[in-house]
Amino acid sequence: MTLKDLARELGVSTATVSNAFNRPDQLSPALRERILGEARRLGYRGPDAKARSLRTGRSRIIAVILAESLTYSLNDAVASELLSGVAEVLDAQGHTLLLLSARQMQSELPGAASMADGYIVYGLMPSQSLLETLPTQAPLVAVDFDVTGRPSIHVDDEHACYTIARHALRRATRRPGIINLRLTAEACNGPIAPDQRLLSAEQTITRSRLTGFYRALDEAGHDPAAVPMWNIEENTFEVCAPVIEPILDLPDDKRPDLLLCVSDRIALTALTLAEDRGLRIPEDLRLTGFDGIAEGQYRAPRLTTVRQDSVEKGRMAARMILGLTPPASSLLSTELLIGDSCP
Amino acid sequence: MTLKDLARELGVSTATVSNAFNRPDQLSPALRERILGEARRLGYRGPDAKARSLRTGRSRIIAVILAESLTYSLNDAVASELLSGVAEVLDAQGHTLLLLSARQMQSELPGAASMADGYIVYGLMPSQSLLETLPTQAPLVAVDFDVTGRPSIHVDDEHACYTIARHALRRATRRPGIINLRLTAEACNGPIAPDQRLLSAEQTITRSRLTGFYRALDEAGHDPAAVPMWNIEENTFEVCAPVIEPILDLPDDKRPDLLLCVSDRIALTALTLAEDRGLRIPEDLRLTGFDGIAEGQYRAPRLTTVRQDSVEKGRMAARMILGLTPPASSLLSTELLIGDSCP
DNA sequence: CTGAAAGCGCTTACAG
DNA sequence: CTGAAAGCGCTTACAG
Repeated sequence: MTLKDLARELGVSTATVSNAFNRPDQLSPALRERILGEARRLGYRGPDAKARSLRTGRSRIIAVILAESLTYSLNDAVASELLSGVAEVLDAQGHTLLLLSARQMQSELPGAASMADGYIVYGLMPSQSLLETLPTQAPLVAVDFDVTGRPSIHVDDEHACYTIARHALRRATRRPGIINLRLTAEACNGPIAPDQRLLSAEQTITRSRLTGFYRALDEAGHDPAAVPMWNIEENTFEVCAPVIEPILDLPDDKRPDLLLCVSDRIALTALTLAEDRGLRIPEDLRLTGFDGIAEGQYRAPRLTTVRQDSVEKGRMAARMILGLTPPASSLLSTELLIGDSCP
Repeated sequence: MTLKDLARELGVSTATVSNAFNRPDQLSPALRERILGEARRLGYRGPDAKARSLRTGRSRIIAVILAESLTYSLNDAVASELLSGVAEVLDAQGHTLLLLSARQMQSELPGAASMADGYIVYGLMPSQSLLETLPTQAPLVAVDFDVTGRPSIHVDDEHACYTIARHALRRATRRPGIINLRLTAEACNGPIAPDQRLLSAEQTITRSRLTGFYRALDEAGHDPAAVPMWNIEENTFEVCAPVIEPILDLPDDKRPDLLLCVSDRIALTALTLAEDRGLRIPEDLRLTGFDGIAEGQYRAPRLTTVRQDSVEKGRMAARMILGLTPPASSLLSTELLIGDSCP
């Protein structure tokens, strides 16, 4: 049953039926009621979305492209919050959310991806070729990295990390250490060698976080270049644990007494592993995170961290993509949460 | 730039260009190469997905309809795992995932939802009217509830809960209690009164879980009808906590010494709150969960629970929707994980 | 307020 | 192996 069938059935033109569904002001309320009533009676569920999208050029679909695999992103609290924010705005505007992973679109867009009316790209900077496969006219917003000529949404990573490190360094600290995430140009899950090449601040947010840590360390009289650093490839317990275990297993006089972690996931993994080993938190080891996820706050000891509002990031991106807000890069502020892991 | 433009440019018919992209066997490799090369050169990115979907009737989009809000589902470990499994299969088949919430489609399908080639409906049974708005010819798979005439995917909830309760009741238990989820017909966040109406096993999986608990309780010499029960409306810390706090705050001789919880989230909330109160686990209170989420296993004390493979549930649903597997209801088995919360 | 007609960009039998 | 043509189901200026 198509719109045309319905029009024939009712003895009106297809334009009138279309207007009944899309432009109530274009026909009399009485006629509109008759058309809608008859449609219901005959089981016509309204204009076909595929045909409508071809005709109007708009699909009412917004795609979110996640840098990581969907499996990772869906299980990551921060990415999930971002998606919540996006979904909230899209729902309210009658749009729907298509989920894509940059991992699966190395060469070409899968099936329906090119149908989207706009793209929100989240996480690490994807390859240039991926960005080129996207329709050029479609709006695009980058979240947590930059694409030249396109608006991007960030939190104040550097300032946040400066603030939390300064807080941590108020207490006497002998051996600070930094655990990074996706910071090195080449894959590296373990200690970062001094000569290792790092991604730029445009490519990864953790570079700015490191800059913030360095500024606070420098001010506190530590030589940043002498502070040991580790890198983690994926923000999960399984990938974090093998990097963190050897750190915690160092002898008492070598083990860091402060670990500045660029994510809550890293800090929580360190916390769990430290507890397993009977280390006292914060006496033997102080830990800071980043993100402010629930899991770090609804536990004892509570995590000292920086809260970023990922839901709001998602909302902003969605509003921009839908044109509710003019496209413009913006920087959200964060909030220091002082918990028990680093009082 | 359209397929037609490209055909004109090359001096071939549109059919040939279409075949170059879709049916390599229908033209000579040389011509195909020329067409694809020229397309790249001229910036033609391949056939338009909207037009193709209208023409072929298939969009290569599969919709997952989540009973709960997207915000909740995206932050729930179990739902996220299911989505991972779905996404994994869809990706491999060149399909994409559209995310919908039953909450937002009470009356009508939003924008592009009707475009999907198939529907995976997850969680609580949605209203009949919602199911009626879906295209009748499109395949549909229900996960964790039943829709008459459609295949459904379940885990062996009853057997799993019988098993874990039997394990727990091996130790002397004076005052068992059960904390349920979305079990009552009317909203209820607190104690369940004896006369309260419960949802049926077709509507909510927790009814089958309760049946399993009851069987083990009965076998262990407890009168199930005398076991106190609570219901929780949403599987989050914030909603669980106000129900659990009063339970833990009961005097020592009234407080349950075993809490059978129908989800890990509930059990973990109880665990955290019990730790806050200085209760010893498992000496003062034993706790069991359901799901086997990472958060319950990567902590001390480790949660005693039943692991269900939600990723596999998602994969099965996706395979069925894509026709890789014949549509048939199935029941996945679970695994008892004995942790420290109820040794 | 209503209707006839063009056309969105493709794919696919079908004829050659 | 290639091409001319129909048509997927709509929406939208435009004419009346």
